[in-house]
Amino acid sequence: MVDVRSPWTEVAKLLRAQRQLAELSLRSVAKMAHVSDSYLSQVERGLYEPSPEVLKSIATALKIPVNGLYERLGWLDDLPHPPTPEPTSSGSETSESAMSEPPASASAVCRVEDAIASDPGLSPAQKRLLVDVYRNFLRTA
Amino acid sequence: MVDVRSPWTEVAKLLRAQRQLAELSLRSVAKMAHVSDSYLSQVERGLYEPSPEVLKSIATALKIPVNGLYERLGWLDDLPHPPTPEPTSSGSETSESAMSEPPASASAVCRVEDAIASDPGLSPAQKRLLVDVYRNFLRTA
DNA sequence: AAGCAGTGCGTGGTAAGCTACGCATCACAT
DNA sequence: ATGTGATGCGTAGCTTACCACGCACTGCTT
Repeated sequence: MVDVRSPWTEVAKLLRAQRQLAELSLRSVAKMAHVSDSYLSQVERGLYEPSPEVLKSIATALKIPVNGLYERLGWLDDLPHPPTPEPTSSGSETSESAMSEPPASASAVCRVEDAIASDPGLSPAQKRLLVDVYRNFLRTA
Repeated sequence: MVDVRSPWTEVAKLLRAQRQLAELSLRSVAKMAHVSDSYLSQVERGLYEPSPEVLKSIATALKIPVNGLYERLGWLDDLPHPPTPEPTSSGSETSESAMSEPPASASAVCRVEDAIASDPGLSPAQKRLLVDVYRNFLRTA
């Protein structure tokens, strides 16, 4: 049960309004969002605050962006434009297509740990931690 | 239960890495984020997927933006954001098409990232995470 | 040696997310 | 009337998020 005056109640009303505006039934939206209809009913009445996955599913079914809902719920951090002019904007998405398959022959020469150790931009603590994470990955592979 | 190879396990490792990087104890971060230490321990080991409120608290305590975590968890929708209206279209620099790092230790950057990319013992997801942590280190240096 | 402060981790329990099933009502048919 | 289908809602119950408490271990002091 959520606080009566929580920002969630507004989002709940917004969801119901959007659904009725699209002239969709509870059950149809519930099916699209892969949730039960009773749960969606309670969600739209503000009885429960759904998880992000469910909220995204519902929003997608209603064809409305979730980011506005997140913002309304205070789930996003308010870093509009931190003085980091990084083109990475929000998060990281630049890495995409490349890096998949280099030839296996030259790979053995390039030791990850050596590269980390010889990097001048990393502090000793950072190097140690990176190597730890790296070894952990190899162990769980 | 979360999917065994869910993106959450990566986020969990990233959280632990960030905490150890800041040389903070489990309990201190837990107190900052207003969660119990045992829960934070389980969260960092990927046993539980915290709610957005908790995740935001933890991220705030670690001084990292949550939006990247949300994106990694697939909680955000992939639409042109309304709150990012600035296309910076006719801008002069930003070097959108090329790399983000013109100067400084660019050579070392390539070495570590190349070594990670060419490592045969890492999964693509692990490579992405390692590179992400690495870049984060460089940014906070 | 015995303390003690700090670390991370395991456990039992409570509350909340979420579903399966069913009820009551309103349409429009038979 | 009686049936059939759709609507929204209530409830029991399972699963999960989350906490209070305590344990084992390490390092430091006396």
